[in-house]
Amino acid sequence: MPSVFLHDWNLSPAEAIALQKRLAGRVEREDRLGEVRHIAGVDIGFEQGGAITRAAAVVLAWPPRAPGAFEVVEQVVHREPTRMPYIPGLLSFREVPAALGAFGQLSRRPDLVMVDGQGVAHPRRLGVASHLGLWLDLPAIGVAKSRLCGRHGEPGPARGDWTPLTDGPDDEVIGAVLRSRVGVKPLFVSPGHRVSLATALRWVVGCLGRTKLPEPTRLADRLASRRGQAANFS
DNA sequence: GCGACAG
DNA sequence: ATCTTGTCGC
Repeated sequence: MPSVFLHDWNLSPAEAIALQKRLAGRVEREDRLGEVRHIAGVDIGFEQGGAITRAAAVVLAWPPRAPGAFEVVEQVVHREPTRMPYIPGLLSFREVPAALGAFGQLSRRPDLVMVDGQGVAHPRRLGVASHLGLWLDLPAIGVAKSRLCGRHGEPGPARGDWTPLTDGPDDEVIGAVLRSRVGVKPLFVSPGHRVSLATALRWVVGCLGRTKLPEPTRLADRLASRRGQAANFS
């Protein structure tokens, strides 16, 4: 597993970075969503000490039956040999191939995708959520648990409070630091593809249940890391 | 040269 | 991300 090659392409890190710069120009940050009925959550986990990459995709129906109570329409898991080590800024080359494998197993094409990671809040404005959204040609939102780049203040204490995440000498707004739950470290939300920051925030807040992570990402995260599976024989 | 660094 | 027990809190 040479670290100098990425994804299915034979790319060196320098070439991968050049590719990110080119693809970033195709990322749309203006809203272009149709009617949303199915929202997919995507996340990646690992098995066997990292040798196997495990991608999970969960599809939830919108709107929820009650605030925070979503119906799981479909959920799939795709496993494959891990092809890349983790390199900050190049996460998509490690996770997108597996994520695409999971999407290939879905019987439906979701209307919106939430990814565990950054969207345009990335050094070259092409985080894993943007890369996947671009590849699938679907509206996508990045929901990360920590910061990759950018500056920000402390968001207010109430659920839904947020403060902009900025970067560069011109203080470009690349995302938002969102308080998804009282008393818990905030989330880093950013547009992945075909959505504005305001819309991204709207959907993330709308998908919040009782936990820090929005339901799509929380359920995918749980499935990817194999939690919530041993609880079948009560 | 010295930090920072999604998952 | 993952390795891991108990423990604090609602």
